[in-house]
Amino acid sequence: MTAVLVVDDDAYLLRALRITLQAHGYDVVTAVDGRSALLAARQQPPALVILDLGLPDMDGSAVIRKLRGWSAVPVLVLSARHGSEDKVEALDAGADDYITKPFGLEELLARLRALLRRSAETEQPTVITTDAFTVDLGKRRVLRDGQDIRLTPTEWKMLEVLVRSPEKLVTQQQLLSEVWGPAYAKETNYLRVYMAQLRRKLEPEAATPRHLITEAGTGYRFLP
Amino acid sequence: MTAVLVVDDDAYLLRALRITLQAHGYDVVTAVDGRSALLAARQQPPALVILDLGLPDMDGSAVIRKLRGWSAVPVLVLSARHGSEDKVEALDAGADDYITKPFGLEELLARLRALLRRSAETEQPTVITTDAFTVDLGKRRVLRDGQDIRLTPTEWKMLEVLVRSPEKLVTQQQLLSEVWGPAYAKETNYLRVYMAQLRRKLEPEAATPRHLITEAGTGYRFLP
DNA sequence: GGGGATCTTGACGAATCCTTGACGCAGGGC
DNA sequence: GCCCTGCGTCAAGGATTCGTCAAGATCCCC
Repeated sequence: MTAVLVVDDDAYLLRALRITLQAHGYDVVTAVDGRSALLAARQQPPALVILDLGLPDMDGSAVIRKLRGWSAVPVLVLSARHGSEDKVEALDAGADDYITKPFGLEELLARLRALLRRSAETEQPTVITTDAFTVDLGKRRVLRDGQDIRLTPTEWKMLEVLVRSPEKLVTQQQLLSEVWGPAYAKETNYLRVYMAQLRRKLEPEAATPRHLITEAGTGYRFLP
Repeated sequence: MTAVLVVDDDAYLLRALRITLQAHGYDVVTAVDGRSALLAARQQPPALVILDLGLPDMDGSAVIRKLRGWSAVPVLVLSARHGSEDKVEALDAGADDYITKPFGLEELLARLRALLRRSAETEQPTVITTDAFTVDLGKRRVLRDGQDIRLTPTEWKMLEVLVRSPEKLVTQQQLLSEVWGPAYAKETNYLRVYMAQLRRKLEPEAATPRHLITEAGTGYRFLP
């Protein structure tokens, strides 16, 4: 899911943006000042940043310049000022777009789509490798002996959940609710069927799995 | 030198923009209506397009959509209207930024710099070759056995999206929203129709595609 | 206004995927 | 030793999704 970092010291606006963005399918992380914004951007790199220039602790353009020191994430600036000097400064500091308050949410969403459309081409892949197969989360692809393995949507989702937290035990309920939805928390036989398919496709010896381990009674675990 | 295509029917504004832009080191090409703008963009591909929405001969969003049929050049829209519907429509048609008249020249220049900065990062190898055909993204051409293959704008756009990220699975929603716009995210039958056409034109055996692969239930994938 | 290219729309078998039930096996408690 | 529970396996059916075709609508250039 697309993660958006919203930085604003106005709690009301922050809340409105969170609700609107989430309703349109974005993951929302919020920050109320420049320092926590930079920290959040580093810890959970978002796909886009919405930044209010009027922050309590530091100048908005300074935030952009710091961010640009190590990230190329698109930045959409909000500001109450109409002055052109502010716009010029923010844009030249590295912002990608600039909206003046008050603004329409539809316009914000449209500008956000335009920015994401542009940056969609420049994202880097996450690759997990084992001695038997390779999972490319960015390309949604699995390789085994150089051949690409064809997975059904359900097989892929299940593998993705496991692979995203290596060595960690994923309970049956977590798997079921992430792949099939919270309503399917008792259909553990689905897990057995699809785990068998994954093993047949990925494990060298499906009978003695070394990467897709079952923890009897609780869930499954992925070992690289 | 960086070439900018300025499209506006206001002779005075056109003149002012030409002088300002040239003073800042840009090459300026002008057009006064949609038709000549599209023609000029084709004959002398600019690095950026500044487009006034209020053109005498056609709707501004229609110009953008046509342009997007074969070009990814950044588009900066000028408009006298403040309504958010116009902005949303233009941005979703493929525009990258939107300024409302009257605007400050400094702001225009700053936004222009921001757009050019972005597009400079996105430059990538523009010729992709497979053992069956060759795609030249820069020249918007497809060759097969030395022959020029004729693609419709929609076919081209779809092929371009797939080819720009080789081996990557492109979701049906991604394809639909990039080719037809975010509002068409459910018209998956369009994909089937156009994918069939692309395969007929590009694949040696359209019945057993080797480069344009379908991932049932999720999307499509291009393999070189 | 006319003709050609392009885009939409609907319908149909074919291919793929998901669900479901049955069966065997292993381990643990009694 | 016996029963019970949880897991792996298999295959069939039913439900989706896909490829294909063709006809109508629309756009565009002359």
